[in-house]
Amino acid sequence: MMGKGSFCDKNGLKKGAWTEDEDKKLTAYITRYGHWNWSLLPPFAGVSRSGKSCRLRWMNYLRPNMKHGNFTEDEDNVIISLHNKIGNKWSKIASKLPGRSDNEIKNRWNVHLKKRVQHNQTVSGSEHTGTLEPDQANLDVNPVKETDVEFQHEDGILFPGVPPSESSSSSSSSSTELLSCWLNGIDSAGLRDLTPQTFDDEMVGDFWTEPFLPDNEGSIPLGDNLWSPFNFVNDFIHQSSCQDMFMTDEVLRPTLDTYVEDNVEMN
DNA sequence: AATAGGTTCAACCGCGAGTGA
DNA sequence: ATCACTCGCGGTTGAACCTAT
Repeated sequence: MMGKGSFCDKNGLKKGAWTEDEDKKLTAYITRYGHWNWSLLPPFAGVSRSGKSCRLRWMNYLRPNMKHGNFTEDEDNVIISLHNKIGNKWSKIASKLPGRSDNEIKNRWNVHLKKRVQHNQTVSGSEHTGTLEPDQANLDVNPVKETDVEFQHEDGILFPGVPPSESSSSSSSSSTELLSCWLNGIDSAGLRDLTPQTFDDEMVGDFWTEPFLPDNEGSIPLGDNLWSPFNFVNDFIHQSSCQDMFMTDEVLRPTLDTYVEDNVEMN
């Protein structure tokens, strides 16, 4: 379903529904470079949005392996079960359901499951306790027992096929970490999460050590003004002749800020 | 066919936690 | 201790869609 129509606020930042073009730009950018700093990222990615809006769009919709569409009975049962235990902790519930965002789960609860649970409680309350309604009975056949959820896989996920690190590793890396990784050719587990399988096949050589070249023939459309932190790094190294310099926060932060100011056209 | 009212869900907003200077 | 900043969470909003009349 389409969301709200888009418009610009007083700062010239777009709000409202995301366009396909914006989605492509953001996806292309984050897929290649990760979300090193949400507040600085939008101009690099070529979108006139707030960092907050970009983060939300990515987390709720554009992330790899996101499921869109109907919830399965199992997913519903997991949500009900977890909500019963921990309440409105949507992000925690989402961490147990790979491919579902906290926003999606929150909506699912508010629109469907809350009513269902309330109805079940009303019905079961009017009968003798201990009798399960059909929906309630489903909870029992749910392969995931409540006790599993909290105590057996505190930081894990409930469904097979996705490594336990996925849900937590999507948190942001600092610009320094990411840039240091690039400079050192490190392919950390956290950064690898940002490169989905669908794009792996297109990569030639090591993504994190190969210099960035616009890939106009690939399936990932890159915006004309897609700015790369690689440009910054390359320019910085070239300008300061400091290839061997250890990239500390003190070095990177102010310089990155200056680079953004000088090279990125704020809309 | 028109439209009023209800429903859905993407996106926004405000706040608190965490971190670093 | 304080300030500034980013990130992430949970509640709320409102446009698009659906359904009943």
